[in-house]
Amino acid sequence: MSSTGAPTIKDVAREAGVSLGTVSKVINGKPVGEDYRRRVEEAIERLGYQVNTYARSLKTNKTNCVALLMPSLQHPFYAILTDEITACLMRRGYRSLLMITNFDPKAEQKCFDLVQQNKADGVIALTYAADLEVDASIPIVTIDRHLGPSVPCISSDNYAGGQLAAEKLLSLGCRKLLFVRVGPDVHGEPDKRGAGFESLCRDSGTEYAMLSLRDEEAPEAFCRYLDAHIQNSKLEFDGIFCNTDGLAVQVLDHLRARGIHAPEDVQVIGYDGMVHYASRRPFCSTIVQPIADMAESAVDILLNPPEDAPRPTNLCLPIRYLPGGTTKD
Amino acid sequence: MSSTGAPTIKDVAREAGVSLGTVSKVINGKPVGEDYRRRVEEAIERLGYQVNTYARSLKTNKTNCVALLMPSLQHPFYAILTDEITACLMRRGYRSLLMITNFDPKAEQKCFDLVQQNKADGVIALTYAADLEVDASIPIVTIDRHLGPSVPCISSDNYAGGQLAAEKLLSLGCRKLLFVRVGPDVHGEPDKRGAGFESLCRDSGTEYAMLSLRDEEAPEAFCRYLDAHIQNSKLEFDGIFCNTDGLAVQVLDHLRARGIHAPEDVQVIGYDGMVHYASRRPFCSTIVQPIADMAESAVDILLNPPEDAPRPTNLCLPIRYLPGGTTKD
DNA sequence: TTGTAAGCGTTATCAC
DNA sequence: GTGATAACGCTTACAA
Repeated sequence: MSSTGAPTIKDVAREAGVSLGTVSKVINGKPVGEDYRRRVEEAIERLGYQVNTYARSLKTNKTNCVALLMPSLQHPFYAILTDEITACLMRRGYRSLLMITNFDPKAEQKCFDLVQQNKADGVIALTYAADLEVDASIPIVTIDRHLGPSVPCISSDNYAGGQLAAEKLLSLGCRKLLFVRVGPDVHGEPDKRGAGFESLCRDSGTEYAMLSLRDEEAPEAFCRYLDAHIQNSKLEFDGIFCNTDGLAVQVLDHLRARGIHAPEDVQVIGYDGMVHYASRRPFCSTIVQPIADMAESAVDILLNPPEDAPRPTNLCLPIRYLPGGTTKD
Repeated sequence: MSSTGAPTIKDVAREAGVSLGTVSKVINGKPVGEDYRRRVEEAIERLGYQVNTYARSLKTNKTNCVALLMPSLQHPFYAILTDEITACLMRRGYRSLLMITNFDPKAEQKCFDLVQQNKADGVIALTYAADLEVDASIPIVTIDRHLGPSVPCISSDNYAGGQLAAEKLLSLGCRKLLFVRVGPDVHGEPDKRGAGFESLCRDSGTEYAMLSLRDEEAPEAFCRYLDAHIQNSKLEFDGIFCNTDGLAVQVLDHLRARGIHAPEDVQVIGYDGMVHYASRRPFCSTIVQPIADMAESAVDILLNPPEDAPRPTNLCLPIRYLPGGTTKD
């Protein structure tokens, strides 16, 4: 028995009356004489031997661990993404080392250091820090954020999503549209939601406005904007696209407080595809991100980088529209 | 440089012109001559040395990793719990190894094996399998589930929560109460919600009924029950306590479909304290679990088992009531 | 104080 | 095909 009390291959070797090397071969499925194999397997069974992955990893430089950097799990998008990625990793024999950064740039940087110390086989990161220093020695895949030309970024097709939202609103009879966004001001994939929206409005000759709110002053600033655009208790926009479902829900609250209701007075579409966890009902009409596919793709590109072809630097997965009661469909 | 390319203490020692042991002492904060320390620290800085935790753990039998067994992160209760536990672990210098079991007993068992192989320093587990075989060699703390007398179980005060729900409904004018539960039939802490509810009803001489639904047939069975207890489109109960918020939301849907509305026709209270992630509004009136405290306690008991006093076998944390529009307060 | 060397549990490279 | 043996990078007696 070892210092920890758990049996080691040494114990197994003694129990089976063979050498260390033979035990190792059996464990790793290398060719070994039939009776030897049986004796070893029986010894393993008898002793309840379990491989010590730390010793193995020290030797092989392969940990079967992937680090997952997430800002928080309090928001369902991150939680579901983490769920899917972890499940996907486990299916492939990997473990996931979860790190929560709370949107703190310092914490994000510190996590990248931890990842190196812990010799993870790779990192899947959803970060916000503007200037992350990342070591190129360990494979990285990001979600929704460009870290550099050598780091693949997985996202939903934000641009197409923005276009689809505008398209839907128009086809549902809207004439004057508004785009509202909140969130950190780092340049990221999700910015394309507004860009796609705007492109479609412009191309179709639709009247529209773009409103960008800073996190700190979001509710107040939005309310001021709202009041400035209400005449005789009538909102001058009849279609609103919000860059997240969360924002859409808050916008709907503020509208309701002013006697303006969706979908009668104004139609509202969010982005993410969040649904209530039990009823599975969406909180609003929304553009659905293919979270499971994003997870699968992230893991895939991280673990099986295409041999011949260069890894994609940006992979956009198809979105879809889901009516949720805040539009007239 | 080592095989992996990353510098090792050997490289640092050479660079600093000192011995391995000295470097190790500096890294671990052991007493070392002032100029030696400086030289080592400079070398570390220059080389960008990072300790290899795998080598260290192999030697010290301490991994600074805690395994987290969760059924899923798609449900916000588990997600938030995971968030809080992970944050708490990181604050104490631990990493969390996340394992998702999807409520599958086989997966749960397999995860416990993985935990041993990965030499985690401990396990925090929220499981459902009826007969888990757990190795006593590694410290375990469970959430909401009793695994045996030697395994501490953290939970909210489910019994008091059930009582509080009944109490609230009565004080809000209800005369005939109903308790509804769904969920797996393993014996667990959450069962006490119904028990507490029932005890208060009985002690106060209140009329009440208890309804337990199996997961598979939940919606249909509940609707049948509902229809059997509606006379002239009037429900014979005026207060309902559901064992989760998720169930409460579904129950409210079924009631609404029959023209019965909360809180006018019937008052409904759920359990968990789930709120919408953006608006922070509860989905229904509810008994709030102190998730952050539960996380903190779980980590605390796992990592710092009380020296003298025996570890508690069951720790119930105080709940509170939160009105959410489905009751008349 | 500092350096040396043994050993943690594996895998991998050799001779046999 | 099998069994010694040398690493992997680190900590820790112990010797100097």
